[in-house]
Amino acid sequence: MTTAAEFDFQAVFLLLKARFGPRQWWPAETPFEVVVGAILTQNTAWSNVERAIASLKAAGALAPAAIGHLAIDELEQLIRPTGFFRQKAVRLQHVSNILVDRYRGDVARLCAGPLDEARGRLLALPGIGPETADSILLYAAHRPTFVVDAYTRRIFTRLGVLSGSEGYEAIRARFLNTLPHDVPLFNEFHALIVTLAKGHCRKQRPECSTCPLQQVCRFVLQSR
DNA sequence: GCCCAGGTGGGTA
DNA sequence: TACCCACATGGG
Repeated sequence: MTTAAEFDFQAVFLLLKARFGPRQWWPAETPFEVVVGAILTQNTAWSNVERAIASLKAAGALAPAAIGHLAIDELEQLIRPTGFFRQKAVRLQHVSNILVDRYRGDVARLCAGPLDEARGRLLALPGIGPETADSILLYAAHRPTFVVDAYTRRIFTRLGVLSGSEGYEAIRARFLNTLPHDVPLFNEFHALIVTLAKGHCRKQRPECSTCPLQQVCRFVLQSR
Protein backbone atom coordinates (compact mmCIF):
# COMPACT_ATOMS: atom_id res chain seq x y z
CA MET A 1 0.00 0.00 0.00
CA THR A 2 1.50 3.32 -1.03
CA THR A 3 0.21 6.53 0.39
CA ALA A 4 1.05 10.11 -0.50
CA ALA A 5 1.69 10.98 3.13
CA GLU A 6 3.06 8.11 5.22
CA PHE A 7 0.88 7.02 8.08
CA ASP A 8 1.98 8.46 11.42
CA PHE A 9 2.95 5.29 13.27
CA GLN A 10 4.63 7.29 16.01
CA ALA A 11 1.35 8.99 16.94
CA VAL A 12 -0.23 5.56 17.48
CA PHE A 13 2.78 4.53 19.53
CA LEU A 14 2.43 7.59 21.79
CA LEU A 15 -1.28 6.95 22.22
CA LEU A 16 -0.74 3.31 23.22
CA LYS A 17 2.12 4.25 25.52
CA ALA A 18 -0.06 6.81 27.28
CA ARG A 19 -2.86 4.27 27.61
CA PHE A 20 -0.92 1.20 28.74
CA GLY A 21 2.41 2.49 30.09
CA PRO A 22 5.73 0.60 29.97
CA ARG A 23 5.39 -3.08 29.08
CA GLN A 24 8.82 -4.29 30.24
CA TRP A 25 9.31 -6.77 27.43
CA TRP A 26 10.50 -9.47 26.51
CA PRO A 27 9.45 -11.83 29.36
CA ALA A 28 12.83 -13.56 29.74
CA GLU A 29 15.76 -13.47 32.16
CA THR A 30 18.61 -13.93 29.68
CA PRO A 31 19.29 -13.31 25.96
CA PHE A 32 19.39 -17.05 25.35
CA GLU A 33 15.99 -17.40 26.96
CA VAL A 34 14.71 -14.86 24.42
CA VAL A 35 16.11 -17.03 21.61
CA VAL A 36 14.43 -20.14 23.01
CA GLY A 37 11.13 -18.34 23.58
CA ALA A 38 11.18 -16.80 20.11
CA ILE A 39 11.58 -20.21 18.49
CA LEU A 40 9.10 -21.99 20.74
CA THR A 41 6.35 -19.39 20.33
CA GLN A 42 6.16 -19.86 16.56
CA ASN A 43 2.47 -20.31 15.77
CA THR A 44 1.91 -21.17 19.43
CA ALA A 45 0.19 -19.55 22.40
CA TRP A 46 2.66 -18.01 24.86
CA SER A 47 1.08 -19.88 27.80
CA ASN A 48 2.34 -23.12 26.26
CA VAL A 49 5.81 -21.64 25.83
CA GLU A 50 5.91 -20.75 29.53
CA ARG A 51 5.44 -24.40 30.45
CA ALA A 52 8.26 -25.48 28.18
CA ILE A 53 10.61 -22.78 29.47
CA ALA A 54 9.81 -23.84 33.04
CA SER A 55 10.57 -27.46 32.18
CA LEU A 56 13.86 -26.50 30.56
CA LYS A 57 14.80 -24.47 33.64
CA ALA A 58 13.86 -27.29 36.00
CA ALA A 59 16.01 -29.66 33.93
CA GLY A 60 18.91 -27.22 34.08
CA ALA A 61 18.78 -27.09 30.28
CA LEU A 62 18.18 -23.41 29.58
CA ALA A 63 21.69 -22.81 28.20
CA PRO A 64 23.18 -23.41 24.74
CA ALA A 65 25.65 -26.11 25.78
CA ALA A 66 23.05 -27.89 27.90
CA ILE A 67 20.53 -28.04 25.06
CA GLY A 68 23.28 -29.23 22.75
CA HIS A 69 24.04 -32.13 25.08
CA LEU A 70 20.47 -33.33 25.54
CA ALA A 71 19.26 -36.41 23.70
CA ILE A 72 16.82 -35.22 21.05
CA ASP A 73 13.92 -37.20 22.53
CA GLU A 74 14.58 -35.65 25.95
CA LEU A 75 14.46 -32.19 24.42
CA GLU A 76 11.26 -33.11 22.57
CA GLN A 77 9.56 -34.08 25.82
CA LEU A 78 10.66 -30.89 27.59
CA ILE A 79 9.19 -28.64 24.90
CA ARG A 80 6.22 -30.82 24.00
CA PRO A 81 3.52 -28.36 25.20
CA THR A 82 4.55 -25.85 22.52
CA GLY A 83 3.45 -28.10 19.67
CA PHE A 84 5.49 -28.90 16.55
CA PHE A 85 7.89 -30.28 19.14
CA ARG A 86 9.84 -32.57 16.83
CA GLN A 87 10.91 -29.91 14.40
CA LYS A 88 11.35 -27.31 17.15
CA ALA A 89 13.64 -29.69 19.08
CA VAL A 90 15.86 -30.24 16.04
CA ARG A 91 16.01 -26.54 15.24
CA LEU A 92 16.58 -25.48 18.83
CA GLN A 93 19.44 -27.93 19.23
CA HIS A 94 20.98 -26.93 15.91
CA VAL A 95 20.90 -23.23 16.80
CA SER A 96 22.31 -24.00 20.27
CA ASN A 97 25.20 -25.96 18.76
CA ILE A 98 26.00 -23.17 16.30
CA LEU A 99 25.92 -20.66 19.16
CA VAL A 100 28.43 -22.74 21.11
CA ASP A 101 30.68 -23.67 18.17
CA ARG A 102 30.87 -20.30 16.42
CA TYR A 103 29.93 -17.64 18.98
CA ARG A 104 31.17 -18.95 22.34
CA GLY A 105 27.55 -19.50 23.33
CA ASP A 106 27.04 -15.74 23.29
CA VAL A 107 23.88 -14.39 21.65
CA ALA A 108 25.40 -10.90 21.54
CA ARG A 109 28.24 -12.17 19.34
CA LEU A 110 25.78 -13.88 17.02
CA CYS A 111 23.93 -10.57 16.64
CA ALA A 112 27.01 -8.30 16.41
CA GLY A 113 28.20 -6.25 13.44
CA PRO A 114 26.18 -4.35 10.83
CA LEU A 115 22.48 -4.95 11.40
CA ASP A 116 21.70 -6.30 7.93
CA GLU A 117 24.59 -8.76 8.15
CA ALA A 118 23.56 -9.94 11.60
CA ARG A 119 19.99 -10.36 10.37
CA GLY A 120 21.18 -12.38 7.39
CA ARG A 121 23.25 -14.56 9.72
CA LEU A 122 20.15 -15.30 11.80
CA LEU A 123 17.95 -15.95 8.76
CA ALA A 124 20.47 -18.54 7.56
CA LEU A 125 19.88 -20.60 10.72
CA PRO A 126 17.38 -23.47 10.59
CA GLY A 127 13.96 -22.51 11.91
CA ILE A 128 14.70 -18.81 12.16
CA GLY A 129 12.56 -16.77 9.78
CA PRO A 130 12.13 -12.99 9.67
CA GLU A 131 9.90 -12.59 12.73
CA THR A 132 12.06 -14.82 14.93
CA ALA A 133 15.22 -13.08 13.68
CA ASP A 134 13.83 -9.63 14.44
CA SER A 135 12.60 -10.74 17.87
CA ILE A 136 16.07 -12.01 18.74
CA LEU A 137 17.83 -8.94 17.37
CA LEU A 138 15.55 -6.52 19.21
CA TYR A 139 14.81 -8.26 22.48
CA ALA A 140 17.95 -10.35 23.05
CA ALA A 141 20.60 -8.14 21.43
CA HIS A 142 18.95 -4.71 21.67
CA ARG A 143 19.46 -3.98 17.99
CA PRO A 144 17.12 -1.44 16.31
CA THR A 145 14.76 -3.56 14.19
CA PHE A 146 10.99 -3.89 14.08
CA VAL A 147 9.12 -7.11 14.79
CA VAL A 148 6.14 -7.82 12.55
CA ASP A 149 3.88 -10.53 13.91
CA ALA A 150 0.30 -11.68 13.44
CA TYR A 151 -0.85 -9.03 15.96
CA THR A 152 0.89 -6.23 14.07
CA ARG A 153 -0.64 -7.31 10.79
CA ARG A 154 -4.11 -7.75 12.28
CA ILE A 155 -4.24 -4.49 14.20
CA PHE A 156 -2.94 -2.24 11.44
CA THR A 157 -5.11 -3.95 8.84
CA ARG A 158 -8.07 -3.31 11.13
CA LEU A 159 -7.01 0.34 11.34
CA GLY A 160 -6.95 0.53 7.55
CA VAL A 161 -3.24 1.26 7.49
CA LEU A 162 -2.30 -2.06 5.87
CA SER A 163 -4.17 -3.97 3.20
CA GLY A 164 -3.39 -7.24 4.94
CA SER A 165 -1.73 -8.83 1.94
CA GLU A 166 1.68 -7.16 2.26
CA GLY A 167 4.65 -9.42 2.83
CA TYR A 168 6.72 -9.38 5.99
CA GLU A 169 9.55 -7.23 4.64
CA ALA A 170 7.17 -4.65 3.17
CA ILE A 171 5.41 -4.16 6.51
CA ARG A 172 8.69 -3.96 8.39
CA ALA A 173 9.92 -1.34 5.94
CA ARG A 174 6.82 0.79 6.55
CA PHE A 175 7.64 0.97 10.25
CA LEU A 176 11.38 1.38 9.82
CA ASN A 177 10.92 4.16 7.26
CA THR A 178 8.66 6.29 9.44
CA LEU A 179 9.90 5.73 12.99
CA PRO A 180 13.13 6.91 14.61
CA HIS A 181 15.49 3.95 14.90
CA ASP A 182 15.35 3.79 18.64
CA VAL A 183 15.64 0.47 20.49
CA PRO A 184 13.40 1.37 23.46
CA LEU A 185 10.76 2.68 21.03
CA PHE A 186 10.79 -0.48 18.87
CA ASN A 187 10.78 -2.62 22.01
CA GLU A 188 7.81 -0.83 23.59
CA PHE A 189 5.84 -0.42 20.37
CA HIS A 190 5.75 -4.11 19.56
CA ALA A 191 4.94 -4.95 23.18
CA LEU A 192 2.10 -2.40 23.14
CA ILE A 193 0.71 -3.85 19.89
CA VAL A 194 0.57 -7.27 21.55
CA THR A 195 -1.10 -5.77 24.62
CA LEU A 196 -3.68 -4.03 22.44
CA ALA A 197 -4.34 -7.10 20.29
CA LYS A 198 -4.85 -9.34 23.31
CA GLY A 199 -6.79 -6.82 25.33
CA HIS A 200 -9.39 -5.30 23.06
CA CYS A 201 -12.94 -6.53 22.97
CA ARG A 202 -13.32 -8.61 19.84
CA LYS A 203 -17.02 -8.07 19.41
CA GLN A 204 -16.50 -4.36 18.79
CA ARG A 205 -19.80 -3.39 20.37
CA PRO A 206 -20.68 0.31 20.11
CA GLU A 207 -21.33 0.56 23.85
CA CYS A 208 -17.77 -0.56 24.56
CA SER A 209 -16.48 3.01 24.40
CA THR A 210 -13.37 2.32 26.45
CA CYS A 211 -12.19 -0.51 24.20
CA PRO A 212 -8.59 0.50 23.41
CA LEU A 213 -8.78 -0.59 19.79
CA GLN A 214 -11.85 1.59 19.22
CA GLN A 215 -10.01 4.43 20.91
CA VAL A 216 -7.13 4.03 18.45
CA CYS A 217 -9.57 3.72 15.54
CA ARG A 218 -11.21 7.02 16.46
CA PHE A 219 -7.81 8.64 16.81
CA VAL A 220 -6.69 7.44 13.38
CA LEU A 221 -9.91 8.66 11.76
CA GLN A 222 -9.62 12.08 13.42
CA SER A 223 -6.05 12.51 12.32
CA ARG A 224 -6.89 12.16 8.63
C1' DG B 1 -15.82 -31.33 18.28
C1' DC B 2 -13.94 -27.14 16.20
C1' DC B 3 -11.02 -23.17 15.80
C1' DC B 4 -7.07 -20.71 16.83
C1' DA B 5 -2.37 -19.46 18.61
C1' DG B 6 3.40 -13.81 18.79
C1' DG B 7 5.88 -19.10 11.93
C1' DT B 8 8.94 -21.70 9.07
C1' DG B 9 10.35 -24.45 5.28
C1' DG B 10 9.53 -27.41 1.45
C1' DG B 11 7.00 -28.32 -2.71
C1' DT B 12 4.53 -27.05 -6.98
C1' DA B 13 2.82 -24.12 -11.00
C1' DT C 1 6.23 -14.81 -7.25
C1' DA C 2 2.23 -17.03 -5.39
C1' DC C 3 -0.18 -20.32 -3.14
C1' DC C 4 -0.49 -24.95 -0.53
C1' DC C 5 0.75 -27.97 3.00
C1' DA C 6 2.92 -30.29 7.19
C1' DC C 7 4.13 -29.56 11.64
C1' DA C 8 1.10 -30.66 17.11
C1' DT C 9 -0.22 -29.13 21.75
C1' DG C 10 -3.54 -26.74 24.82
C1' DG C 11 -7.35 -23.41 25.78
C1' DG C 12 -11.87 -21.25 24.73
